[in-house]
Amino acid sequence: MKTDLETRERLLVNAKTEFIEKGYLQASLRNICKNAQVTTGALYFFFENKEDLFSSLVEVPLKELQGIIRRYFDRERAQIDGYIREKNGYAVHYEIAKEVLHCLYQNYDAFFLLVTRSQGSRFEHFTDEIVEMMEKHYRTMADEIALQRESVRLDDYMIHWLTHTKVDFYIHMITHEKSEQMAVKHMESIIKCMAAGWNELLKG
Amino acid sequence: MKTDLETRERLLVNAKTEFIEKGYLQASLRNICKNAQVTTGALYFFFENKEDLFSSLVEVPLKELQGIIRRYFDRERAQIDGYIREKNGYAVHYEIAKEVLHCLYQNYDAFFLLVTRSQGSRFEHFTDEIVEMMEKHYRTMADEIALQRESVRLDDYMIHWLTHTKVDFYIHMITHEKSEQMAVKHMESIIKCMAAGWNELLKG
Amino acid sequence: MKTDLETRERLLVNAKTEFIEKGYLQASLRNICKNAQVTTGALYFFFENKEDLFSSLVEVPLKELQGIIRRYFDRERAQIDGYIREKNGYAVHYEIAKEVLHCLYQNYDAFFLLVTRSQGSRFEHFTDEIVEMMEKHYRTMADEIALQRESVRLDDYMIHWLTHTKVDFYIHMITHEKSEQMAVKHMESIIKCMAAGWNELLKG
Amino acid sequence: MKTDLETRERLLVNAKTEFIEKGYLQASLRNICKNAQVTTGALYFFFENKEDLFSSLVEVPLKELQGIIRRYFDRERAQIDGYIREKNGYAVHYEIAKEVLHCLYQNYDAFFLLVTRSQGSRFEHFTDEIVEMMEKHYRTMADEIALQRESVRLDDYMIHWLTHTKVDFYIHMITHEKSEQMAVKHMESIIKCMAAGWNELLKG
DNA sequence: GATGAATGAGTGTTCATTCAT
DNA sequence: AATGAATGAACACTCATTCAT
Repeated sequence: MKTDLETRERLLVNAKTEFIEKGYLQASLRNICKNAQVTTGALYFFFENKEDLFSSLVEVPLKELQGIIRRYFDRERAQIDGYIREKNGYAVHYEIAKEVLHCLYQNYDAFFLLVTRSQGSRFEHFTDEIVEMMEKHYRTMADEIALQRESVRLDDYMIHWLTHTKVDFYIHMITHEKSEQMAVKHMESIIKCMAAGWNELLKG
Repeated sequence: MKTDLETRERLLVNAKTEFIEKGYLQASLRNICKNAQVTTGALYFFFENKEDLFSSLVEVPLKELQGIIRRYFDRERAQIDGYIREKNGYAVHYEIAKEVLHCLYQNYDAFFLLVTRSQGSRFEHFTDEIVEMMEKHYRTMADEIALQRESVRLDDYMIHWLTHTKVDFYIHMITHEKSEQMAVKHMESIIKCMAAGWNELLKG
Repeated sequence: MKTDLETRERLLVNAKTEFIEKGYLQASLRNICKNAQVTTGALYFFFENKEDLFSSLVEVPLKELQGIIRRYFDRERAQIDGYIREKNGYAVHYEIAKEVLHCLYQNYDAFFLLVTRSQGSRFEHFTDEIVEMMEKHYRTMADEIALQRESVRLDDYMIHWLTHTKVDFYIHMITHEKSEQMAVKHMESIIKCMAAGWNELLKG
Repeated sequence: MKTDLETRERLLVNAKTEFIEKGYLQASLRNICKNAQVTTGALYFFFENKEDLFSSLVEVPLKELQGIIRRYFDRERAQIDGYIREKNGYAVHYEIAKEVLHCLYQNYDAFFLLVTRSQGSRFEHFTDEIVEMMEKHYRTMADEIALQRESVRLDDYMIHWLTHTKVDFYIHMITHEKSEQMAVKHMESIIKCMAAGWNELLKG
């Protein structure tokens, strides 16, 4: 049934299956090649090594996700005054979360690999990197808000934890919820829930 | 400097180091033995196999943690009426969280291994098991509360997610905060934050 | 002197030697590879595992032998009436025995391995299988003869033993007689001898 | 249940089980000791090594068997004239065969080990040794008979084969017939059968 | 584009045996 | 009479990777 796919594609398909089943470290290139019905040599024509093969499955979606986040953050910081004034709603949060979720579910397998099967590869700490990037943004934002509202400065650690929780939500979706639609629904509850938390904290 | 330790102890010490450095799968028994200055045969005198060696590092603390949680949960369910009435505070949550944190920090390495280095061993899904166990308890509790307060029934998924978030907090501590004292401090903020979330949800 | 042989062939040659010297279980793949001047990995390129390597030495001859026997038996049962009438001679027995011996001596080493060195492999009980197959045939034949001659029914056990003795003859040749010519000569005496035995038994 | 047995005895019992299950080479001393509930050191107090342990299970019965055969053979050669004259029967053959069978079945496990599980030990070729010893005797006897009857000299090979067949009968009993009584019954048929064979050959 | 062959280091595990105590 | 500890060599097997063709 895979006869029409080109070799590279066949390798990627089988690699994905193998990585999902066994994880990066336990995956066997031998096995991938056998299932793709090519020799190991062929694999090395298309990919530099095991890591490169894995990257080919996850790198583009990852870049895309990072792009989405970065664009939103840039915009948020640019329009920070408006952002603060607009007290009324979660609309802006919904919007970004929906787009992030969409990106995640459009590349479900890739993010599943990144989140649960990348141990041993250079993507091992990818969530940490995402968290770090988000954290910086939220630090800036929180400081700006505190400045304008003359409220208490949020603890570094709490910024970190709230960020982490946000990321954990996405991870949780990727690992527990197959349907994007359901994920969006959950997201709405959770944003409410988390917003309540933020506000509680901002009260000091 | 390790010359005074008995062989079994030396093996455990070096195993811990190796597992922490490389994870369960990548850890090399040969390496452990070399560092412990014994032959591989010696290792197999004290331990049945790789998994048994890993277990010897984590099983006791894990059992202890499960015991603590179970005892608290049993008590909570037994005194559920008092628990609900007592609206005023987080005291009861602090208490258990402090004991859990204490257990975690008393066995820091073991839980670090469990959380971050157990992939490939039979402890691979240990957090899932903990979450599952807690989830059941919270489901029961939430139902009872809803019954008495005549409030809305909490969504299964939200129960799951809130549980997950709680567990993620502990994981977060084990992976990011070396000091138990600091962890306790963070915990207090976070419980406040999470309680606000719960209440937001219970409002419906 | 082996430099011209291809690797696979060299491995088979050295495997044969090793298996003959030490038997299946004691044979060392390491040793085979060392003698064949390749690494162990090379062996696993050509053969799946130890058992596959052993099989590659014996399976084809074994199949051939089973084919020969089966063909003769089928023919014998097809022409059973003529077979019984023709009281006068051993000719038909000679014929098959000669072909079997020829097959055995054409693949001397393979059958030597099967008979004396297969303990621990899946060929361990190969003689039993051959005996079983022959036994069924002889049971059928003896019943038919008894029917036509109105003679006594041969004891199951005696059928089994006579079959066993026949097989033991071939085993005996493989383990004690290097020359096919001599084996054929012995065979003639032995068939006479065994025929006398059968007849004695059929007398009751 | 084995608590009353002394250690040495317990080791032997468990060694027998292990050797029967796995054969000499595959048997694990570790395993034997574990089942006997002693440490490996204990085994080496009672037995020199693996081979000595195996010997302790089979040597005495083997010596006994050899003694029986030797005594009969000595007697037969001493009374050779009477033996030849007495044409009428199998009585003398029955007598020895029965005693041999009795010895075999009195030490069933030991002979089972010798026949089917001794590969790799110094008893590996024990049947060959028995055959060789018997062969010499039959050579002498056949020559004497030929001399007195002025009949043809039996082929060396046929002597060998007939001996082999005789031994194979005993092996066959040990491997296929649990009951001594049945074995004796089979033996009677087979002696008749084999005698017919001998006579056919002596006719030339 | 891809094959077939091969490397060399590595894996966890098992073994019979030894010996001080 | 027996233990507990340890050795050291061996085992079958797997791995990612290389490269001439």
